[in-house]
Amino acid sequence: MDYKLLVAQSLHDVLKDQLELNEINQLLEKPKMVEHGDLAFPTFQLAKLFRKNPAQIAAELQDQVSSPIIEKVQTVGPYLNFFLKKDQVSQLVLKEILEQKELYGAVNIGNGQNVPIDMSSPNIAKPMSMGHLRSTVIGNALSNILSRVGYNPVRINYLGDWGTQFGKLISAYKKWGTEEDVRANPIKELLRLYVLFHEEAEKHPELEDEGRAWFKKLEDGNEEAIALWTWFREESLAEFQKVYDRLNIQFDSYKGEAFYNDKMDSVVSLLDKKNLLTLNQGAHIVDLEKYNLNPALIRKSDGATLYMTRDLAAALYRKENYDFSQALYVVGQEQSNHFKQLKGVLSEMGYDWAENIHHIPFGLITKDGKKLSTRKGKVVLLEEVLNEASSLALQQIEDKNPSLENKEVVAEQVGVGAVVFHDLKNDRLNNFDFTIEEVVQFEGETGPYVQYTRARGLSILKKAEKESFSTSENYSLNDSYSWEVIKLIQEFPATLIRAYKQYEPSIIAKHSIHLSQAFNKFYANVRVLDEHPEKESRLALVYAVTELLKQDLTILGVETPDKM
RNA sequence: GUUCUGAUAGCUCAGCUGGAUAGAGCAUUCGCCUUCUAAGCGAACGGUCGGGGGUUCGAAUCCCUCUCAGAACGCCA
Repeated sequence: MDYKLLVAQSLHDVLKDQLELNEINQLLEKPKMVEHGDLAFPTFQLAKLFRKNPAQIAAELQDQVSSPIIEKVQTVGPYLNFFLKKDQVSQLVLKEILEQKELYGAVNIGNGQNVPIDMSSPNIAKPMSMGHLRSTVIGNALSNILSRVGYNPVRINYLGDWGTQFGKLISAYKKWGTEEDVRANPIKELLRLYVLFHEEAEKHPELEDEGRAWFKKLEDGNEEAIALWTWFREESLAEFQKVYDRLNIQFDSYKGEAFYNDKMDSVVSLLDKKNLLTLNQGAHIVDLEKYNLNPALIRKSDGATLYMTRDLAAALYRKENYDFSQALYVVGQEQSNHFKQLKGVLSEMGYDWAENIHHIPFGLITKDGKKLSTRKGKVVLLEEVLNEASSLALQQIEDKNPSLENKEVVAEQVGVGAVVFHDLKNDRLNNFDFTIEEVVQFEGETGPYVQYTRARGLSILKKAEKESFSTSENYSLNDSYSWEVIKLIQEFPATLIRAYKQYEPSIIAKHSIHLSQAFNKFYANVRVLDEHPEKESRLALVYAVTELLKQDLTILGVETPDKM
């Protein structure tokens, strides 16, 4: 049920010689003010075609347009304002969502094609930070959006488990670490060693060479190096899993950078065969001047490979294995240059699918206005943030609803939900400065607000003992409070497609807030459980809202407690 | 220096393809629980949409330019 299209259709019946249907549909807009109706059609474009005064055109069209869902057409100057029949439209909208339930809005534009999504990708031996949260939750939300528009998302956790940093870590461990300390508190101790290394390297730059040498040994298969690396990796993965469990996120692949170690030589020789490599100051590079980019470093002067080399190998592997129609990389915007280079090199290699690789950048999280840096030990630990959020939510429950069952479970859902929602509600690219007070909010435009709205709706349904609604029955509503809700339900399918096209989860988050706001106004002004001719229809509306809020939150990866 | 982001209310941000009087949330002040969960609803306060040009019937939105902020710019990832 797309009422905009129906109105466009009725306009097209009158204007078919002048404008295409989709042109009319594009011109139709949602007026900002209620007194301007539900849809508005500006006639300025027609004024050019007809060489007439737009207001006159509007006045002439007013009487010619008709449709079963149009209540009345008003002209205000050059605008044609449409007021729709609330009962008719609400009946159609409710019928559709009651029938389709959690599939409401789902379409098939992806034909089941694979879309690998490079997401989360924390670094081994380092704690997960707020920055990893962004990649994780954005990637997860995009996966959910993609599957609802018919694609098959493949969530890939491209673990940062390889690189010079491990040489440094091994070097630091051998100098200052003990097995005991690492066993006792793996991530914390490994982080301490890593930070210490960088502090010492400031004073003794020769340490950098030592770190690089250890990495070279690791790459060459040195037994001691591999044993230490394997151990660090296992300890780290176990820690990460705790966080993923709390976020309720699963991955389809954990193939990290190390997985590509044995695929490096073939990438390098492939580049060489295509005559793309040049030797520059002892390093092998691919020149990208024609793309107005700096050269891509493929092999360092000591022979070791780099991030770019591994990403090339990974891209080739993913194309080979998933035959993707598009591949996404949910990585911070500070790496956009890297992805431009990656696409550039793939294009140079003659792969036209390079254009199907999309970097999905997101903004930087700072603390006290400064960039976070693991190397300097300046991090915001994700686990601590989630703990804090969860315990604040528990306090809130003790305060507001002390008799609630499963308090700890709900507190976790609400607290973690607040953090996740906060990360998704604004434009991906916005930077933000981290403060716990801002991230863990329960009032206003927040995750808990949406969760709470749904819980109140469910509570009504429970009191009415309504669990299901007959799809053969006709439910219709006429008041202005439910009308605002109906319009937002009707908008959801188009909203989902917009979120997909822009790879933008915040569009879904905004829909959930707007729907909650409209529903809470309805809730405050319309007594659902009172005896009334429209009682059943009101209950159907409540049900539809709880279903749709659940879908919104589920897409975002926010849990939906039934009571809170 | 070059390139990329961004600049809208005291703060955090919306504003879909240019359209009618620029909207939320937070904060502040006030009002609403004997009635479906007050994590809610309502009201008040709050803006020369960074500056200047241009395109257009019409610009927060498109183009140019300047200012300011953040980021990236070969052997880290």
